[in-house]
Amino acid sequence: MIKPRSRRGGGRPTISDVARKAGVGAITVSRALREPERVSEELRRQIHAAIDELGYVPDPNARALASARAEVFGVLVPSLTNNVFAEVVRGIYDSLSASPFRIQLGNTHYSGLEEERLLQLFGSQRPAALIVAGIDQTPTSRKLLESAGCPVVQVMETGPDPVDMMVGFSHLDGGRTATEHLIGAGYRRIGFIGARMDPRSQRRLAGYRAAMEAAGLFDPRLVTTTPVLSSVSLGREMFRDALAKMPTLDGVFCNNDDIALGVLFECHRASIAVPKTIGIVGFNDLDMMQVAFPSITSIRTHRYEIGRRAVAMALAAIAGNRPEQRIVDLGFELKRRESTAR
Amino acid sequence: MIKPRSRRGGGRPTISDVARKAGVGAITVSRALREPERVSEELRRQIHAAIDELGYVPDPNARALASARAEVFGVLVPSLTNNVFAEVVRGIYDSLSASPFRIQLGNTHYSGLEEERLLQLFGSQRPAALIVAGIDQTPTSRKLLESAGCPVVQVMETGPDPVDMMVGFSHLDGGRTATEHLIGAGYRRIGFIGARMDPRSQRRLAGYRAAMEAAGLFDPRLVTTTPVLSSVSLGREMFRDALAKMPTLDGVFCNNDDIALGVLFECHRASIAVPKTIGIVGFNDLDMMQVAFPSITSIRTHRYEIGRRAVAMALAAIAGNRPEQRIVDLGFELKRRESTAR
DNA sequence: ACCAAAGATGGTAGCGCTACCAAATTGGCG
DNA sequence: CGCCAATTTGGTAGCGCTACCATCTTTGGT
Repeated sequence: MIKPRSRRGGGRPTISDVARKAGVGAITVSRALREPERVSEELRRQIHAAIDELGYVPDPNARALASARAEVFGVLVPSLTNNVFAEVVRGIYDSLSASPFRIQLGNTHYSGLEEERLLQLFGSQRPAALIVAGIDQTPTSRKLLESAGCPVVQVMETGPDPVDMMVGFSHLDGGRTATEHLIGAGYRRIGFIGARMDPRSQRRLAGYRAAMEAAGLFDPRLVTTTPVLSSVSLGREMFRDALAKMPTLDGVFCNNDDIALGVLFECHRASIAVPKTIGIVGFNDLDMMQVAFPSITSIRTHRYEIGRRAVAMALAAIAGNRPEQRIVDLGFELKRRESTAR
Repeated sequence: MIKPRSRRGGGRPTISDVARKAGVGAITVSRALREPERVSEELRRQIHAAIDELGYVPDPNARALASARAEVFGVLVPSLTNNVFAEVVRGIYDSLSASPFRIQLGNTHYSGLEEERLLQLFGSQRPAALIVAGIDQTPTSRKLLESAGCPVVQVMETGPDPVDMMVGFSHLDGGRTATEHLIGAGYRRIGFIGARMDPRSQRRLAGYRAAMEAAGLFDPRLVTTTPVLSSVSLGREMFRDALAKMPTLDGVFCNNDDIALGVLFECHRASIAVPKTIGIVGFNDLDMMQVAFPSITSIRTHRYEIGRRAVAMALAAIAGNRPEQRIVDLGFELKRRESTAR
């Protein structure tokens, strides 16, 4: 005798329950949900009535197993607390909230190994798309991405060799623009202060260096970096170090806004006039930059928009019309403020 | 003739491939992975060798379908960019990264309706546990949580009536402590400035009010609130409003640190002496509070630890030993700094 | 009126895994 | 030395859904 296993799922209604109640085949219910246009209006109404009555919610696991494709976007970022990535992620969530896609978020902690592990893990779920931060994947990660069998969007940066698609901007140009602005404002002994020197920060530094060298101002002693995670207090400390090393400093381009804020506070504390004695430029243009006193010049980046755009491109690719422009440069904007208005 | 469907999964090895290669039954492979102690060491070695050689990764969807339980933690927070929740989430991720559990993160945007929708969605995945921010779920959400059939941890706050478990602290006590500190420091016309008045902020306000009334200092005109999302620039604006409304203000307790920072910057801009003319207290004690000039007194909360603790409790409950202490109060700490050192 | 093409619906057979039970093996003890 | 319990392994039958194909209409052209 065949005894059906007592409903493991705790009695939640299944697609067959709906089918029975609506007087149709299970497959028709499935179709009514996924390709409504292929089912007559009449049946569609009956089916939806049955769904409402039973409170049926499709099981995403069964769906993924049967269709060999999960309605999941895998998203990999190096940090959850860094405001910049938080905004990218927010853009992704907002763009996906009305879609059937779920999000699988991974935190790589800026580690290539961790990225490989998570990519491996995410791959086992057969995601509908992958969004990863950065363009400096390890060879293993890159291979994993290439063989993922789904659209891949690399975000935050642009570069010459996308795995599939890219949305971001040039950090090198950003660093150069920031530095050229300081030079143009009359600053000469301009330092670079950078925490958490990930590849993006490295490229900002390269931009700084290019601008300084072009102006004949570069001096390696002007550069202060650390691999430590960025924070406002770290910005303060690093600025003190930089000043100790190079007392004639008259400007700083900071890796990011947290560092810039730390520098500003230290200037207040040490009674160093901003922008008169020292000019400060940040990166990302967080809300607080325009409120600070004096307000801080920064490179505005379009984080939220990057998230939205990445999803839009992935969605288009899933729908079959891969955007012809595979690399999207959203640029940046120099926000001139009091901290460099000499 | 039965023609096996061409491997939908794109040829990834399955558990049977591993079993064949290791010369054992599929079920033994399954066991070797989930309950290794029930499999002889001999076979375990062979199986793992086969797994490594084939590069086998279990399909979580198939696993979830067969076992009616997904290795997923559902996590619901009201905001992804608010640093406070970002830290809770980070604590959760860090605690879970070495476990087989994945995380399904949902953003409710402070909306009860959105919370219900996400809970419904998450429920359909049969998560191993649910972690939700706050204790003010709608009746529908509450019912959804109670019938989730898995451990549930409400985080960020404590309260009398947990769905299952709770980790947090008393926002009312926090608000009271902050306000009493200002009163103790000699401030009298102490304002409350609060953005994004979610239930937690409401309770901080209640604590403020209790302290002010106890000292005979309460005046409704001292309270300035808005439902708008909190930001540093908003803090600045609200402080200006508060000052316009009540020019004799000599202190402010801010809803959170962003607001407090906005207040500080406006004081700089308007040449209002801190702490002499105005005392400032924030809430959460973000890193920048101790770096600010003057440094800002704040209520330090243990966000990261809340995330870790919530996971620990859920994990214990899953393992069958539900912690006897179902409500964990992690408290807070008043950090006295220059902004109230009159 | 007839037939091909297009549209709507259903049946069957898995997707990859694990719950449940059965069978085989081992060991301890009277 | 046999018997029962404990331990180790395997077989079978689904979990809830969808891909694939078959079947049954309907439509329109000649």
